[in-house]
Amino acid sequence: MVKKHKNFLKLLDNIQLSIGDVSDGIGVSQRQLRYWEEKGYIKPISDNEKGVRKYNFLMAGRCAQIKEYLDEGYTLSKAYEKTIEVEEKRKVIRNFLFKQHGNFEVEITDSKQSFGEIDLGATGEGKELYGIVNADGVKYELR
DNA sequence: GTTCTGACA
DNA sequence: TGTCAGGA
Repeated sequence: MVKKHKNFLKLLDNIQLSIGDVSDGIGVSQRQLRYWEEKGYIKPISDNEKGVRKYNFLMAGRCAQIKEYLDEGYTLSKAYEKTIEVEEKRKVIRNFLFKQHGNFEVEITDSKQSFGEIDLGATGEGKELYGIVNADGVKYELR
C-alpha cells in the first residue's frame, strides 16, 4: 500500500530510485555511485531494506550535479565540494522563492516562451523591483 | 532480472 | 573505474 501524500513536494520526497534508475538516468556507473557513497559524498535513504540502495530526488540531483562537474573536468573531490555549495545556495534560493507570504506577482509577456515580469517586492524607496525575463535574457528594473 | 561485495589479467 | 565472480 502506498502512503497518501499531502502535497506534491511530499510526493517528490518519497519517490525512491534504484541504483539502476540513477545510473541509467544520469549516466554514471553503479560502480561510481557505490564508490561515491563509500567516500561519503552521497547517501541512500536510511530506510532501505535488505541492503538494496534507494535514492531520493535530493540524492539523485546531487549525483547529477557531481556528474556535471566531473564532465567539466573537476576531480571527484572538487566536483563534490562545488556540488555541496550549489546545493546550499539552492536552499537559500528556495527560501527566497517559497518561504514567504505567497507567490510573486507575475505578468506573463509571452506564454509560449515563458517570458514575463516578476514583482520582487518594494525596495523601501517607494519603488518596486522587477525581475524581467525575455528574449534578451534576464534584467532588473525599478519602477 | 537486479543489486551486492570483494577483488584485480 | 571497469569488470567479473558468486550470492542473495
